[in-house]
Amino acid sequence: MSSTPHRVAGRPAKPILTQQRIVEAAFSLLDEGGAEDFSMGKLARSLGVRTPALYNHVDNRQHLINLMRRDMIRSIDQSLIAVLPWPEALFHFGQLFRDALLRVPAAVELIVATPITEESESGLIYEELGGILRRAGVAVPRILMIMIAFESLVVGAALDIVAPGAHVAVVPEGNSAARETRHVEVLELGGKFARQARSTVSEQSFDFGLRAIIAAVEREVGQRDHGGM
Amino acid sequence: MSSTPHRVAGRPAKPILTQQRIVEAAFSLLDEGGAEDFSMGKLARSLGVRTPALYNHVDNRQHLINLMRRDMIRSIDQSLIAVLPWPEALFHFGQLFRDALLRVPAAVELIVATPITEESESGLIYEELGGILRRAGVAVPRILMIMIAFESLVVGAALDIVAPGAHVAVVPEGNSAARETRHVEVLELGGKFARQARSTVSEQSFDFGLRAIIAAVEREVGQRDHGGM
DNA sequence: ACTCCTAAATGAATGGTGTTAATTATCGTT
DNA sequence: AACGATAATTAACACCATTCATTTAGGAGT
Repeated sequence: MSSTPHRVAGRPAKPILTQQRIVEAAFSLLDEGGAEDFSMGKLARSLGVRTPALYNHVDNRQHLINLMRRDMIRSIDQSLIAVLPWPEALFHFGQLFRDALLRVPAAVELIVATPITEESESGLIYEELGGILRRAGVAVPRILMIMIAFESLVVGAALDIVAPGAHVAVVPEGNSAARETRHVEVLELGGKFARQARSTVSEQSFDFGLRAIIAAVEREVGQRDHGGM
Repeated sequence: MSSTPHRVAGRPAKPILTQQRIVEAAFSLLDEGGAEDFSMGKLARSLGVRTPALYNHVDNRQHLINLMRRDMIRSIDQSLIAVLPWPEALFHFGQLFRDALLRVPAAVELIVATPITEESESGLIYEELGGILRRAGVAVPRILMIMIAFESLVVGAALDIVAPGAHVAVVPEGNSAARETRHVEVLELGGKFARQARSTVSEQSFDFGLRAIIAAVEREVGQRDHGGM
């Protein structure tokens, strides 16, 4: 896109770049070429511009990735959360969070591997989560801990879906011939189910984990409610 | 370490490098300088050797990182897993896994960001784990799903370890409009708590998630046992 | 003991990366 | 109209992973 007709040096008559345009182009580039092919140079090219031009609108690569993270987080629709009962709200929020991450799968790899900075506004997630847990009646000192457990699961699950088994350790997936032979026994266990619909398994396992955490929270507040106070 | 006394070209009299030596030096380098400072060049220097020498023992950077991953996974002691009752085994295993990750935090960052290859041997662990779940009486099609949920949590927790700044920097001064929503109070509390004992929170949240999943599995097999297979 | 293949180091070179500096042209303001 | 800030360019830098050609040593076979 965006031809490169040997534009002359100097400020252009009509503005070419915007921070937002850059962020959007970054998402597109990731979507097309995957995380492997992502670079400032390629990004600039896709915008019909030379690389250093980007640095007028973005501090550096890390900053850019955090801006992508911010966009992702902002894209989470929070309207339903306040009106749902807290267990459903928690489940719903988990789903939305994961879906937001999965909207641009290749971006997840980058985002996850890049240190978080202020402008990512990732605090929004904790505000929302914290609100739900507080509403559930979770003791204040426990809230942060549960939020992190929750987020760990969501992010981990997203990574698992994006690049199944491709990280810390492997759960057999079975589309690679080599892996198939090596993990026969385990695959045997999962059987045709695994081979047939790996992504479905990923989703189900995410739901499983989500419900497990919600149940644990329910037990916790239940105990506390019955116990004292 | 390992002086660089202008060694002359050609095969050395006594062997200098080994794949294992390289892997160990890689861990050290990561431990000292963090993932940011890790490069083949620095690694070579730390071994008193020129960069291309590494490539006689290691295919490339990705291969090396996968060797580190293998070492990390191998360091998990599985001897207790077979003898413990399955819920304890599961919890124990989760702990060991997390500890292995914590032993080399900087390496986790690399490992998570690098696609897996054959030599990681990470499947071995999950064969063990699958066996445990089957012995626990988990329905076969559910085993893979539970293992994936388990891994999601582990991966997510690993990422939490890697990027701990994420949660601390939640509520600075309310200069951003987006931040002044209605849940500030909770975060205020969480923020203080986080700053005070961050690593403890990470560990506790991991345990919480682990127990939540184990409890869910227990409920599942319990139901099945009562309900009648 | 000589020959020859292979293994393991070096040095030089390549193509890529993120980033900075200097230059130029245009916008918006005084 | 002058001028500083803005936003593009080109040029350059340091680094990085990797490859190639060269050099030296070990080991196997005669």
